[in-house]
Amino acid sequence: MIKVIFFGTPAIALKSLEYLYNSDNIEVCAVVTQPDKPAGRGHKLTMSPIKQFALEHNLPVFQPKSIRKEPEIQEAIKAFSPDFFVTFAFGQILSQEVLDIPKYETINLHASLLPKYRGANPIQRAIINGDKQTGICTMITELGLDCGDVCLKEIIDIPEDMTCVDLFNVISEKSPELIEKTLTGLVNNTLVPTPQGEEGVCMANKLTKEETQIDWTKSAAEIHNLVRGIYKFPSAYFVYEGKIIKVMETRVAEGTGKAGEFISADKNGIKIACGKDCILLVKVKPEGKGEMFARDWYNGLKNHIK
RNA sequence: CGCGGGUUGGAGCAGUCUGGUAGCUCGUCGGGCUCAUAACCCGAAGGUCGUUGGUUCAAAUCCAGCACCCGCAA
Repeated sequence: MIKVIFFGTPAIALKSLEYLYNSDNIEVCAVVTQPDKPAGRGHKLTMSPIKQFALEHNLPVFQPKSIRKEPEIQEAIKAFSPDFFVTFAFGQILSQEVLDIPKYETINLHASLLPKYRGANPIQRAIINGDKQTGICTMITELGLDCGDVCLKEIIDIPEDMTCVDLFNVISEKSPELIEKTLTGLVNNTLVPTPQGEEGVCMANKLTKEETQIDWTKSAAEIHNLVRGIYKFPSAYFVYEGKIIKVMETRVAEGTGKAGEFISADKNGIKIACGKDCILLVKVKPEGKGEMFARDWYNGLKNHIK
């Protein structure tokens, strides 16, 4: 029985926790997640999906504000004498004292083919950049951002119109087994982690507000990648008559015109000229409204000119 | 008690301030034009205006409560 303490916060890690919890040769002793935070409309105090699962299955939960600075919690999880820490989108940086706790290692799952896209937003960055492939890696956590030796990796193809939500789902599905294989491989000594090397190192920085606003002078392909790369959250947007219009679905289309210029509207959507080619807006979500077909939105506009 | 927008035929909206016959762009159905059409022309059907109560001769519209949806912020 491999004793594991699971560190994670958002929904993407949920399947992995569940899988480990149900696994016959792994025991999840405890869960560490971010503190409950006021979130959503009305600022209701909200617990992370990981905490919710832990509570439902009577797992001990720890919620340090910063685990590096809370020795009591470090002591508490040390008391479980864990073999491994498993981290997946935990959201806090660990310290050496923490990394020293488990008998073996701290394993992190990172959603990219390291050393590419170290950091905060590997999934969205891969799509925004128009990559045809990305993947997931398990790695030995060391001090420093996603720089430890890689244990196992799995390549994931990114089809033309895949959104970040689709990719989230694929990663969420594929991660559990990769984590389990990594743990058993390390215990049985059948797996030798390999250094990442210096080649191809790049960071996946957080998205800024400016990046999510559509720049019509970019090519239609770039805009399409942005839209599907940040689909649902936070979503690409433009401003029309003072209102934020989120763009939920697009297609690259033929045609030319001055960047940002309205070309046509038909039942397929609204066509707008970009720096290169045209973009067809298929679904949009105006401020204060629900998601709708671009055509419907167009129908409701007072003056049918953009 | 974080700030704000919304709920009107099948869809998207206007009308609400200044109470008095239900409007617009589409869709649907029927007819016409056409070699043909997703294009154009003519016509029709389809709405207890989110819900409950109040004010009034009269409420989509004014007042109060409730429900649901959404944007910002975190």
